[in-house]
Amino acid sequence: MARKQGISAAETAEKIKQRATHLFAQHGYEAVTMRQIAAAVGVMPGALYHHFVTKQELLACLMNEHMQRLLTAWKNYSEDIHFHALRADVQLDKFVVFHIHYHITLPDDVFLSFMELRSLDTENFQKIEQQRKAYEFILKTILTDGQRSGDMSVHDVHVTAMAILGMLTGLNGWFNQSGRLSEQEITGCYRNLAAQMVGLKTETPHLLVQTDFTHTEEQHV
Amino acid sequence: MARKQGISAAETAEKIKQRATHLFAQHGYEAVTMRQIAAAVGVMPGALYHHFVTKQELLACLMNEHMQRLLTAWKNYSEDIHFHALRADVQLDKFVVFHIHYHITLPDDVFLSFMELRSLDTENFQKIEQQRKAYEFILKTILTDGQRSGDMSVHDVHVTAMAILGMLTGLNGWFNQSGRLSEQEITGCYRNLAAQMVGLKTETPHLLVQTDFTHTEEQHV
DNA sequence: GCTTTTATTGAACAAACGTTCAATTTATTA
DNA sequence: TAATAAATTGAACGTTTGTTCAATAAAAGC
Repeated sequence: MARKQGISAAETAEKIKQRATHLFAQHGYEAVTMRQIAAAVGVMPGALYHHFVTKQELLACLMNEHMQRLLTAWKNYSEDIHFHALRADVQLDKFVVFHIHYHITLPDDVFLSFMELRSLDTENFQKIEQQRKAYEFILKTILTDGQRSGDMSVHDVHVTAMAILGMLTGLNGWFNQSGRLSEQEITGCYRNLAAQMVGLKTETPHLLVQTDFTHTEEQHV
Repeated sequence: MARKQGISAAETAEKIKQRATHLFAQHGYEAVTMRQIAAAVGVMPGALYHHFVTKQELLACLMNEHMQRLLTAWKNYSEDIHFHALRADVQLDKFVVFHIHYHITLPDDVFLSFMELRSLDTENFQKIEQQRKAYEFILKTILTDGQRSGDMSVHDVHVTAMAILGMLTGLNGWFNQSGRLSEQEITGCYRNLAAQMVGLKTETPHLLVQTDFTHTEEQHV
């Protein structure tokens, strides 16, 4: 037995990335062996090295591609909604909706990129860290604008940005697709929370407001 | 060479816990070897097994003791301040101050217990998870009380609790003792943010207000 | 002071690790 | 159709892993 029928290198590489992402997210980078990944893909361990030079390079690839996708997704979304023409308070709301939806859609990728930064060697870490900072910068810019225009009450941009991102990213730790609350309901809660954190009034809860990104329905407590 | 001079088992065990906590927090449970821990303690690898049956039991011990300490610290603190006699909005404020101070004081323990839940086997996981739930329950009770009394505006107790805890716990990811902001300043920011999240007015910022809480002793202003 | 207990060493164990590579089969090119 | 390139196997490599244990030295008990 050697080369398999009807399967290209691109297909196998993609499958490796999928399964490795899931396994790394579930058990951690160090706890997962190349043999486990190979078994999940359905190949012998040696075959993995035709697609990735080392285990470390595989991890770096996964995290890099995730950050690229995230930043590209934001670029496309923000262009679609004419982000830069919006008021800061609306910008924040859009950012929250985007963030939650993206993170709920790709939980494994998000969890991996959040948890395994320390498993990267120096060179790879710096690259990912740079991309992470770029994402943080989006939120910080929104908060700075809101602060300057007086629309928001932001005492410290950095702390507030970290607080909001912490709140949002923590969602991945407990959200369950089959849980009590739907993505829409939770998104509604978080939109209100984020707005209140920067001193915006939310007398009409955002729970009932529609957006381009999700479609929410009226919900009673 | 065999037994060392002037060193008791309790001392060595304590040193093992200290160094293991730091190493596990820094590199992750799976990435740290028993030989690394032994080297950090200053003993041969075999000596570790006189104090802990397995590597897994060592991890479980660290996480269990941390949760015990956390819950005990809260018990003592809440009794000292007559927590149950306070209004819900003040209770929340006290909880935030306690949480941040405790988590900044013991960053390695906190980080470990947050990150390595997945490295525990089923039995150990359930025990730690139970303790974690007990801690969450403190915050949820505060929010439920505030909701009932009408002092707070809480749409969903569970989501709000998770959001606040996510915000607070995320702090450990970026806080730096030698950074731009002091613990006091950051605590002030987070107290305001938490209050605003539940619809409390913070016209007089908590930023410069001192509290009577410290981990080991009590101060009265 | 003699005996027992306690804590540690140092060497060893089998198992599992990431990784390599010649052989082999399929796909592509000429 | 023949020659070349690409993808995978299966076995093996040297390390490193968590863990064990008889030997041994210090401490504690009598």
